[in-house]
Amino acid sequence: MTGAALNPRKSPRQLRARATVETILEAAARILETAGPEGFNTNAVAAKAGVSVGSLYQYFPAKQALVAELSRRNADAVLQGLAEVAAATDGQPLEVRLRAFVRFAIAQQCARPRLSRVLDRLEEGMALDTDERTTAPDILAVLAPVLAAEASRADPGAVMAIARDCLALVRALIDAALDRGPVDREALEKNTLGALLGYLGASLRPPEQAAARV
Amino acid sequence: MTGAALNPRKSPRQLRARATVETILEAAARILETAGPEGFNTNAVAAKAGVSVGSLYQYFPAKQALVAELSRRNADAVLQGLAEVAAATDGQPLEVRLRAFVRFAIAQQCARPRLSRVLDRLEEGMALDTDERTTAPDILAVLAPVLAAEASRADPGAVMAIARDCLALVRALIDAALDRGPVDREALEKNTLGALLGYLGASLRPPEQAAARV
Amino acid sequence: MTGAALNPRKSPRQLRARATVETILEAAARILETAGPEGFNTNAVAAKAGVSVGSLYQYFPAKQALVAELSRRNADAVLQGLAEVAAATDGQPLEVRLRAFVRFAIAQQCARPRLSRVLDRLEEGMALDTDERTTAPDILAVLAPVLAAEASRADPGAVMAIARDCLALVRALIDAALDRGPVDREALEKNTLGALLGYLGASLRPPEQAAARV
Amino acid sequence: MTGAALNPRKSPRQLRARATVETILEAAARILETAGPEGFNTNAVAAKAGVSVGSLYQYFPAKQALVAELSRRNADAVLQGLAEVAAATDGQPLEVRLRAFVRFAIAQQCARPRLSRVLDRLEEGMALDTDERTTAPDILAVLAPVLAAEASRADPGAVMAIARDCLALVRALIDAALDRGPVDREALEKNTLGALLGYLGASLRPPEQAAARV
DNA sequence: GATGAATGAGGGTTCATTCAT
DNA sequence: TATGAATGAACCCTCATTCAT
Repeated sequence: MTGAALNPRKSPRQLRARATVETILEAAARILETAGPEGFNTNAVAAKAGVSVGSLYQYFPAKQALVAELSRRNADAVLQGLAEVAAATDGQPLEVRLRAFVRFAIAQQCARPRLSRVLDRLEEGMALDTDERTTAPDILAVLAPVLAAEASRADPGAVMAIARDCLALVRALIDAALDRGPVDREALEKNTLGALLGYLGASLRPPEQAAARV
Repeated sequence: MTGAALNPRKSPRQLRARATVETILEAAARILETAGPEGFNTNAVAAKAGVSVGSLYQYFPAKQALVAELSRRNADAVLQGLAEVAAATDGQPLEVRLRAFVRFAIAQQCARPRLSRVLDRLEEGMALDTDERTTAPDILAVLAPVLAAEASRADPGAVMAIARDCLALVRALIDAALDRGPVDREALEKNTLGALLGYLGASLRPPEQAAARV
Repeated sequence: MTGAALNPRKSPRQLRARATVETILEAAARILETAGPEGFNTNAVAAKAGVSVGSLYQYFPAKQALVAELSRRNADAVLQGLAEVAAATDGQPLEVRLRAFVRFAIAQQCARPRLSRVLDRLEEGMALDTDERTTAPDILAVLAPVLAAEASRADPGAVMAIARDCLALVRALIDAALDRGPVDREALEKNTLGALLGYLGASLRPPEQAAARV
Repeated sequence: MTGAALNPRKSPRQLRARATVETILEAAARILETAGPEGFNTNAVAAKAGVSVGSLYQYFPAKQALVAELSRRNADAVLQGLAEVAAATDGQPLEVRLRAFVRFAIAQQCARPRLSRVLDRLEEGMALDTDERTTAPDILAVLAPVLAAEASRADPGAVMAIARDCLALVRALIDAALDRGPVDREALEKNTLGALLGYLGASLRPPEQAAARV
């Protein structure tokens, strides 16, 4: 319903304007990183951006639109990365591909760890509010075929659900690691991959077969 | 810093007072479920509880204290449940114990799914704000020994980290399932257990060994 | 649609609260009188009332609710007055009754001339916005029977329309007089009554008959 | 005080400029019609006119200047029309002339009913703000002699007041009719003329004589 | 002249918290 | 102790106006 209000208000024509938009978004990201969702208010963002509130509202019709745009960009980056990884590992065994995915996800989240975490939280909130899936379906569209190769009998809906679970699982483990401080990427990758394979082994296999032993 | 402010103001001795506290907490839970964190404010809680704001502040020194207490109770319930499960499955193989844990976790989250989700989110927020671990360490204290049996060489800190990851992983998968609508508990249990075992297989084994194949 | 937002938020239970409500309304009236609709903002009203904005919003859910309540009270006073006049002149000829009505209307408008004018304007605006008749139909209900006595063949809808026109006509002439400065009530009454009788003579008579000569 | 600011900034010599001014004014009129005074802002007007805000401010020094110019043009049209009507009915009896006036006023208001209403409201507001008579005195100058013929003993000031009342009365009845929906011009003309004659009968006659019977 | 980006004071509304009764 | 009236800082957003390009 209020979905329209989340889209940017206008595409800046002039270069100056485009720069302003970028400045504002970066300021928004920084505020989210340093002050969290609680300290995230339009005045603070505008101030941090060295811009007036009015300018902010020229390009973003509402505070939420800032978060939405940040999420969108994040999702786009992930999507692009996943697509590249998928292409680069085409034809290789599932485990190799998944490892590449996981490595990419870790790199992605670690780039701006706090921002990723906060965006995750806020996306959840927006999802609860708008009943709108914010995790771009495109991401799942990339993931699904990779998994589907293994899941011969699985129906598309189930594959989607599995892809979603994979994302959630990976995010959760990376976030948990980030919470603990500096990340040992090697170990994180190994463990996350283990969980992923364990999950897939259980969910893609016929029900009667038990999961693999430890 | 504001840690003290999160504790209930006083343990009411009188019965009526105790009842009031319960009423307020239940009202808070219901508001969180129906209106989410955005609609969660002290006036609404007091109104829903059929109590004046003044009374609310008599027992809870700040709004956050409501969330804190709700979380604490949730954690306590989990702790108690886990402890019971641990006792009931004492001596049995890890997979059996973990399966029991997972089943319990699912039952727990499904009891009031939306409340669980929202509390998870808010706890994260509080953690970001206060740098205080809100996931009761006690929970981990129950989980750790179960895992530690397998992890002979692991140092205590590592076991703690693993326990934390397990919790995060399980929560993430359950939440993801809840997001999709009605939950098939059988399947969820199987998949979650798979992920858990996969994760543990990877994290408890020496680094040079690869994770199990799918 | 937003009609609900115009009603007072809650009826004050305590005496102090009732007093606050009155103070706020009187302040609102005074602001409208001295600063006009342009200077009419909630902060100013609260300040003039010696009260915080918060208090204002406890009793009035929106700025418009202040205007609505002022209008309602004004309409109620008019209604009451008209009813009394109608009762007092029961059985007397139309002209006498109308004269009494006009005299009452003049007294009413002159009591707080500027407030009356501004409220008229604002009601118009609200009417345009909400498509809701703000001139209490009750007022017309009092006026209609008086006129209907003369209008044997007129259908009820037509009588309503006539009553409405009468109100508009009277208001317009009084407002115009108020605009010019101090009012000669005698003359105003005479002229307004003349217009009223002229209007009624034309509108209540069959179409083929011409209006009376000057 | 701000009177100077209400005049157009410059009379554009070039044709393109003149066209721009017209476009802007028409856009302003349309916004007033469709969005009312609340939705009337310079950005909207400029956008509707397909012009930049900067251009708008090139020709109109302030938002109010738009309204002022619109009012002025409206007044001019009325003036011109009245003058023509006065000329065309020269020498005829008062009732005939007044009927022609009324018919013209109705046609005028019905042409763009909503615009007329809104302008009336805004003029009132400006009058309240600036203490400046916005109803062009010229209009009254046309009306006055027509009436003065009848009012032998009336002093000029009184005639002015009467003319003003006439305008107010006619406007009020036409507006009231427009409020009710589609207008029956025949009936409206008849009734308005009746009111007008009734008013004049009362105000032009010596005080001791009573108004005409219905 | 024209453009549209930028400004920022202004104003509506909320809600955590206090305190007199 | 309970109540609920009162507080006011905070925050979202608008829009008249300016000015660099």
